[in-house]
Formats: sequence, C-alpha cells, structure tokens
Amino acid sequence: MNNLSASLEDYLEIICNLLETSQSVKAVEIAKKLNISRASVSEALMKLAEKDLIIYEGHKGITITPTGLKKAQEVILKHKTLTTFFENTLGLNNTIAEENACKIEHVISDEVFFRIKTFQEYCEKNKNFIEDFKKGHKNTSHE
Amino acid sequence: MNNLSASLEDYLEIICNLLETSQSVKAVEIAKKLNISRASVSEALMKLAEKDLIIYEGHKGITITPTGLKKAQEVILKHKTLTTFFENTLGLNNTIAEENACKIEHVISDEVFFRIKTFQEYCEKNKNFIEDFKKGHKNTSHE
DNA sequence: ATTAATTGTAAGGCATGCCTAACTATTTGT
DNA sequence: ACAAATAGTTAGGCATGCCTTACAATTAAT
Repeated sequence: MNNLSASLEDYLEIICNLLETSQSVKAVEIAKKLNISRASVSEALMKLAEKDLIIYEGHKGITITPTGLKKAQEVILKHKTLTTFFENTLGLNNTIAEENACKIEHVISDEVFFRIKTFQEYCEKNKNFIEDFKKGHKNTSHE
Repeated sequence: MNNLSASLEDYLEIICNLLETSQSVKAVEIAKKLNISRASVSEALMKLAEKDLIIYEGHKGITITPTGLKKAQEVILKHKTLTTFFENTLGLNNTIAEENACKIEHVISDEVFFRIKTFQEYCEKNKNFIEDFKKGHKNTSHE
C-alpha cells in the first residue's frame, strides 16, 4: 500500500511544480493541467491525502507534506535527468524528450535511473564523443 | 482501438517467444510464465484474437498472425535493445536490465527507441569510452 | 446581502486487468 | 472405453482510474 501508481506520482509531481510559483494549489488547476475532470482530481487528491503525502482541505487548497515533497522530488529528479539525457546526449528534441521522460520516470528502477544519471554526467564531460554521435542526427534534434 | 496495452503487448511477446521452440502455444504455458490464472490468460487471448493478432482455438493452441508477428517483433526488438544498452553500455546486471526493459519497452516512443539503438551501436564501436565509464561501477555490473 | 460564477464532491458508469470458484471440454493412461 | 488429469471458459468480484451529471460549498461581483 506504500507504492504510488504512475497516476498518483503524476499528481504529486504537478502539485510540487505548481507549489513553486504559488503558496497553495487548487484542484481545478490540476484538472486543467492534466486535462481531466475535476471529479477525477478530487478522487486522486483524497488518495494522496490518505497516504499523508498532501494536506487537502477542499476550497482552501493543497499543501504538500515532507514525505510527499520527498517523493515528488524523486520523481521530478527522474523526469529532469531523463529529459536531459534524451536531449543532450541522444540529441532528441524537447517535446519527445519530455513525453518519454514523463512515462519512463514511473517505471524505471532506482538502479537504472542513477546509472543513467551518472552516465549522462560522464557524457557531459566528454562532449566530443557525443558531438560525433549527434552529427548523424541533425534532423530530429533541431526541428 | 488499435493500440495495445502494456499487458497485451506482454502476452504477444511471450507467445512469440514460445512459438520459437514449439509449433503452437497453449494458454496454460502463458499462465505459468506470467504467474497469473488461466482465466486471466483466457480473457487476454480473446482480446488478442479479436484484434486479429493471434488465432486462438482453445485446446488446439495459439498461432500468431502476420500482423501479430510484426507487432511482437517490434516489442521484442525494443526489449532486446534496451536490455543490451543497460547491460553493455551502462554496465548493469542482467536481472535489473531485463526487469527495466520489460517495463520501458511498453512506454518508450519509436523515436527514442531508435535513437537509443543507434547510440548503443555507436558505443559498441567505442569500447574505450564505455570501459572508462564502467570502471566506476564494478559493484553492480558483476555481482 | 444576494446572485452568479467558480470550485469541489457524490453517485453511478465504463474499461482494463487481475482474482477465485465452479463448470465444461479435451487429452491421457490403463 | 472410461476415469482421471489437464486445459479452457464463465461468472462474479475487486482495484484503479477515468468519465458525466447533478448537487453543494465557496468566492466574487454588484
């Protein structure tokens, strides 16, 4: 009962991102962001609150708990690292990189994730190697 | 209605793999392989048959159609390529590589997949670069 | 303060994908 | 050929996660 579904991880991630620019988030903002109904968001928020990942008080808005923040940051780190790897190392465009990171972040294990992170950093230090690779892919990387 | 769920892709993949060693596959073999009930397999096979990806005739066994084979091979290629990338380039052990490939193969887009494939081949030609990277990870790669 | 607009909740539905239990059909062994 | 074992199906359940519709609560505007 401790593990979050891909769906709940997404909610948490969005809440955390929205909280960076405003004090408290409203359910309707999430509904708009995810393009789903207010009712579905309401249900999901109840589940997150039950797991003590957020504090949800209806019209008063949503606040994240320390546990929730930790979990959200883990997902966000996966998201960012994967996006960077797809863009900077593989040379793919941002849209494709984001879309794929969004899905893979929920299924990748910590071991593989951290290894990709380290590898990405290693590649960052070896620009020549990556530039040579990217030369064959001018098409997709900058459309 | 054309897109396969991760679950149905898994069934198709296993059917294809089992067909390599025997003429026709039985539902019970899949149930054992996936560790799920015969009833669940039965349902899934009906769905695959309805989509014309397999020919299913109960006790007579399962046969794959050309369309089904094509789809299965796509998934299998993703699976193999990802596993190889995780093992040979990132230096992770086979179990972790397989587990992650198994999940990512269902959510990764073709663009990202083909780029990883090309990148993996590029790395294969530049052993030094990869060997230097792997030197820091003796632990996980060969336990 | 009262109405209107916005936001949130509850109820009932649908699809996926798994389960068990009970039943049917087929195959195998003697 | 017939009983036993094996394989497959059906029915009813459960959880997730989405939907719509209708209703309730809150906030904003006049």
